Amino acid sequence: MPELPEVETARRSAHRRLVGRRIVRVEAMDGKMLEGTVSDEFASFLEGKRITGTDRHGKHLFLLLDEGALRIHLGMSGSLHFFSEMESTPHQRLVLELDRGRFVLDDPRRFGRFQLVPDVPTFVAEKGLGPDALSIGRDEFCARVGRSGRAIKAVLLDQTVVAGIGNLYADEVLFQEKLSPFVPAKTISVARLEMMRDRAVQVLQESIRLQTDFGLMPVGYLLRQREVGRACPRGDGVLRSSVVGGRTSIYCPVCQIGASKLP
DNA sequence: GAGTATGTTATATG
DNA sequence: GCATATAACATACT
Repeated sequence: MPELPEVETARRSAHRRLVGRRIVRVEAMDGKMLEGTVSDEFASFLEGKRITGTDRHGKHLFLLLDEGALRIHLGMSGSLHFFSEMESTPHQRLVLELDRGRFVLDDPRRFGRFQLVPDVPTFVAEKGLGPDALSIGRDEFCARVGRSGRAIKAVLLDQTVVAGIGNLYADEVLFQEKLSPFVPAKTISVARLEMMRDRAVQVLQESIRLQTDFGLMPVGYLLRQREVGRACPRGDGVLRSSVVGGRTSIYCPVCQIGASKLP
């Protein structure tokens, strides 16, 4: 369950449960999900470290340690769990035994990743991530997004342009802005790009507030009923889908401008 | 069995 | 070399 709001929600519970805890024992049971080091080095580095804080950039979550940080990406199906007893989950990929309780990264599809990094800015720079979607200013958003000739949907998904927006929230922002996902980004006016940035921040923050429960989203949100064939939440048309930037986009061909006259 | 899925990245193509 | 598109990754579910 991982776009920016889901990761931020996970970070907040991690913060509550993990800050101040000491890591006693580490089990990294999936070598493919571990990046940067081998399992033995990974475990021995972590054991004995204390978790001093948490952070997030885009879809990346960080557990800050008294030395270095543990980066976690949830992929498509990753989730975090905090246990006090002998409980477990069906697809545990990383387990941190703590001085009190234990922390589990569960991920059936194994697209998630974890890695030791020196600190957040170093990782963000090395990875080439764009500014976090909740922190980016209007001017920078317009400059970065408006530069590309690609379809706006593909640009919003590009983590090196802006970090944190995924397929579902990109669709939501474009829907609320009544803009076709196919429109080349550089053809969008600065005024509309500014509105889009404000909308993105608003949608992401609202989702965080509702703990990413789509059922609780305000009436008129696409996320409540993002499904081909259903009525447009504005009642203007029927939702359809098309592949843009390699991902399925769901949109209303009637009210999202330009959508109907493109492939 | 076929198709699809909240993501990223290696590889192919222009 | 650069920008962009597609395939591949691994698993669950309809």
